Amino acid sequence: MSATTKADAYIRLFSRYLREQGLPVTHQREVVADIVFSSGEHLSVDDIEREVRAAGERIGKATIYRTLDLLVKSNLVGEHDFGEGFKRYEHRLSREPIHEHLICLHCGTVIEFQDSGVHRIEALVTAEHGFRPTRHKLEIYGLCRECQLAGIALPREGLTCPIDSV
Amino acid sequence: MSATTKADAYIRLFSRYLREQGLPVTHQREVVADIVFSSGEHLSVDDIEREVRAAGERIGKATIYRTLDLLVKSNLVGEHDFGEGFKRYEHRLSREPIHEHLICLHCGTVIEFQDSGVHRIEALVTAEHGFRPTRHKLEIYGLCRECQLAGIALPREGLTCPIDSV
DNA sequence: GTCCATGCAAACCTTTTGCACTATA
DNA sequence: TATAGTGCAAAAGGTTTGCATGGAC
Repeated sequence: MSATTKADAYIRLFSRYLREQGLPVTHQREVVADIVFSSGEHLSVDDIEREVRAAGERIGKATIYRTLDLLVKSNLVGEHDFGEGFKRYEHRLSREPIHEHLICLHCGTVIEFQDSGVHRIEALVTAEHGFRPTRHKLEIYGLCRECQLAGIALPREGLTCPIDSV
Repeated sequence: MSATTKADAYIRLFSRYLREQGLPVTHQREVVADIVFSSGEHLSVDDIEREVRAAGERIGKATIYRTLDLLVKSNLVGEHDFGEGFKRYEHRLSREPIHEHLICLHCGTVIEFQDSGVHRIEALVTAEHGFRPTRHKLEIYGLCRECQLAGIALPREGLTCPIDSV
């Protein structure tokens, strides 16, 4: 359980949220929050469980899930689904709170990037469809530089250009 | 089991794909393909199962899953996960094969829209990160016009503006 | 002291798999 | 006739829930 001053500040923020909601601040919640806030990665529940054990703590999986729910509700943590069959969590306390993801289909690396283009698109759909956006998800899947250099090629399957062949 | 000429053509396309792969064209595969190609919706496996029964057919759930795998592999059908805990499928045979989704957080309606902005973003990340995109997913969650007019408001939870409050 | 959280195990839900049987080519 | 598909049920895997116990306030 690392304890940078930054992570500490975020844990205090989470504690404040819990108190605001009238919920107890428990040791388990602090441990899970510390792990998530101290990491720059997109953590799976398994990752978190492993770090809990590495820190010499014993916290049930259900408690981890329940704490993650609270962290997500508090808006301090974001939940992601990169199509792996399980979810990943990352804290939102970087200087770039809103960012998009590049996901390498070969090695699974996740690269974060920022682009204001989505805001333009959001403004557009508001105008065109009367839709009021609250959040969005932009994920670009492909091959990262390293995998390209390693000569990896993604298999092409299926019919190509189905429309033309009708 | 509807049978517009359009859906028929698509089923033939799927049959061609199966033959190309040396796989048998079975009745079950044709029925599932017909349902997916005849629908303009984003169908869940449950939806498909229901339509199978409505058509007087009896097809096991496993076969539906296995056929959907083939449809996705053929590139004729797209798989989506809107965070509901299960997947949805839609055929890719509209005149706008690549499109993004607006998902209403209240009523669940899915609106499709097109925007070339993502291509600009993809070109950008290729230049900046050496990433080679193959596909992307842009989903914007919020309130559709109807729900706004109905006076629906999404609850604001969590700490607001966490960064400033550190 | 009250209320909520925790831990464990069981339940849940979607999706996948094993296997005996059937249908395609 | 050989090969692959189908249906059923069981398994798998991530996530949720019920309940008795323990901890926060």
